Amino acid sequence: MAAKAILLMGPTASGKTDVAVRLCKRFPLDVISVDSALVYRGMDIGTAKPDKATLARVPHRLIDIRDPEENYSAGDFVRDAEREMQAIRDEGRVPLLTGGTMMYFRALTGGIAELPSADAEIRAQIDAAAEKAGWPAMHERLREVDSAAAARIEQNDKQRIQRALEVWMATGRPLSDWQSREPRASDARSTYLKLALQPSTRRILHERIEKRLNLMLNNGFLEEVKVLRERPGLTPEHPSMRSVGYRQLWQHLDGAFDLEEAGRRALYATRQLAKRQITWLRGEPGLRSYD
RNA sequence: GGCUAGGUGGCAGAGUGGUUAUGCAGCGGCCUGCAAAGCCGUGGACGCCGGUUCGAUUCCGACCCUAGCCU
Repeated sequence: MAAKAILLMGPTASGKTDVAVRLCKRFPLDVISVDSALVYRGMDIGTAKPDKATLARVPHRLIDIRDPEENYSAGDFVRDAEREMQAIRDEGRVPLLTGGTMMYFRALTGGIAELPSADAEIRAQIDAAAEKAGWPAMHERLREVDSAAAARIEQNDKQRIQRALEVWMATGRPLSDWQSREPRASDARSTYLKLALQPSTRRILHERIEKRLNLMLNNGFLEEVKVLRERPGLTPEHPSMRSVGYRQLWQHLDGAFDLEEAGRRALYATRQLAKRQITWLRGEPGLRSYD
């Protein structure tokens, strides 16, 4: 039975794009990007987005679909990816999903509960309350309305505490209740061919990361961030600007530290990102890994 | 050659006569709508040789090394 889609996962700087391009030359595949940063327009250098020539030859879907001032979520991704996969199959081709955002892969293959989407106003309210009371106190509040969610969320995990409270406030139903419903997409299970690209040693990956970061900096990464920073509507709090490298360069432009230090911090952040990606891959069932 | 200051874990940097500094990095892990995010956990040290002491990273001495000053 033909696979519903091929998934090509891997940590940052593992060479996924090159492999995807080569596969596309040989087989009737169309690429869907699985990357939370590549969705943003104007973020090219620091995200190692495939260049124009490559994209012209091998189109990637779900790249440049959002403005940096907008948000994107795992739920958005699943909806978009399923739509694109269907379109590709309708043309008699096979989808090749490539990227490093492991939660998107997980949401796609494991299904994701039907949930209300984010609400900026409610989030602002929660942030304001947390500012005064502290997140452990917010965690206490969560325990009162959704003990199941509170039990598995750390008391300092502001992002998840906020999400759980947000769902409660927006719907009057606890997050854990929403999530206990059978997630959709369970039909997918056995129809994905899961491949992973991982350098044989951490050291090699670290070298590749460092080399690539230096290349980005020599190719105008700082200029790219300057342009973004000048936009009146964009702040360091936007998810897009919290991306690896962009955050550190923005802080440097704010005068927090010199460029060398920013580069060092961006390097650390990238390594840590890669580590987290690898942790996901270790727990991924049915994965075939290649160097 | 002399004087002064200092030599603490990969790096930065406190401190104490007997009990884990801490931060960064590294490493392990968690992960259902911000995920390139957010969070949890974690090994490792006191320059060298003697001495004092029940006990020294901490006190004393010699030595080595580093920085600055002096001749």
